[in-house]
Amino acid sequence: MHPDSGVGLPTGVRMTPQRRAVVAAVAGRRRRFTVAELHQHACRSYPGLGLATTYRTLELLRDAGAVRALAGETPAYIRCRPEHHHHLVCTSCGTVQETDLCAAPGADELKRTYGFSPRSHEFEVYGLCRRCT
Amino acid sequence: MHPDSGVGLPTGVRMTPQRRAVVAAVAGRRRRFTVAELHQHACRSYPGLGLATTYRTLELLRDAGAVRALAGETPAYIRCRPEHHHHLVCTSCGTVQETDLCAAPGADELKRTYGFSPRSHEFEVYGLCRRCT
DNA sequence: ATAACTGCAAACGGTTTGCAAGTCT
DNA sequence: AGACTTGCAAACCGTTTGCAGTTAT
Repeated sequence: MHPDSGVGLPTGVRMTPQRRAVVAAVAGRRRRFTVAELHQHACRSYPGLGLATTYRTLELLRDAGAVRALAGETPAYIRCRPEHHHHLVCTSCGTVQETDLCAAPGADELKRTYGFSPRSHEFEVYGLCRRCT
Repeated sequence: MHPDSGVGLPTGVRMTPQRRAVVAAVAGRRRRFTVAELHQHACRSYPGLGLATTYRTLELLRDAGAVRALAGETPAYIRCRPEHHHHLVCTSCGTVQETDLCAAPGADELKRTYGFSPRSHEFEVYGLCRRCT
């Protein structure tokens, strides 16, 4: 069996050294990062990596739920797990913590009060992490 | 007393026909709108209005809390009241409703569980409004 | 063999900015 | 006079795309 098969790559999608470099760079980031930053990091393990390739790989990761765009701010990403969750973003050091806490108004309540049928929501908390407090 | 004084304009900021046109256009929008759309509408009451002026006026309105950028999607705005609130965005017709219902986990809980001190948060619900359901 | 991927450079779309002219106070 | 505002066009920035050449399967 081929080493890269079965790791969840959609069929037709190939693993290349460039993508490995981007994926590794994402895995190493603990904080919010811009595409330019990610590209720089990935270039260390794969010099000459194209910016467009970084964008294209990031798109794959986004589709896979391994990375998420941060709402409301200058374009930035964070790596994360694919399940439903939200983020605690430190405005001082950029650290992002995931949390399951979510008191989203219930579908029934929204329906009753506003006639609104919720499908999804975006939620991010900004503040100071433990170390920056 | 001058008619435009006391309406909340920061000192040094002047009310002009161009700004009036933009403000009126904003007031007329019940849905999410792009800057280009707003500009088109404002141009009806003030032909020749510059796009840059629309952007500059929108910035004032944003600072005043009369308008808010919508998170997570293609750049769009909604007019709204300045107090703390969130939005129910219909993905079908673009209608936006404001709601006081808030999903924010309590500051004490975040502090206790994550050592995180929340300062602000972004929250938007996407789904279908009454008429589109 | 062939479908997928890459780097490059050009194109893009939204937004901002510098500037000279105009306007309000 | 002096501060503020405007329209225009150019500049900007992050992102996407077309393409000819390369590579994984």
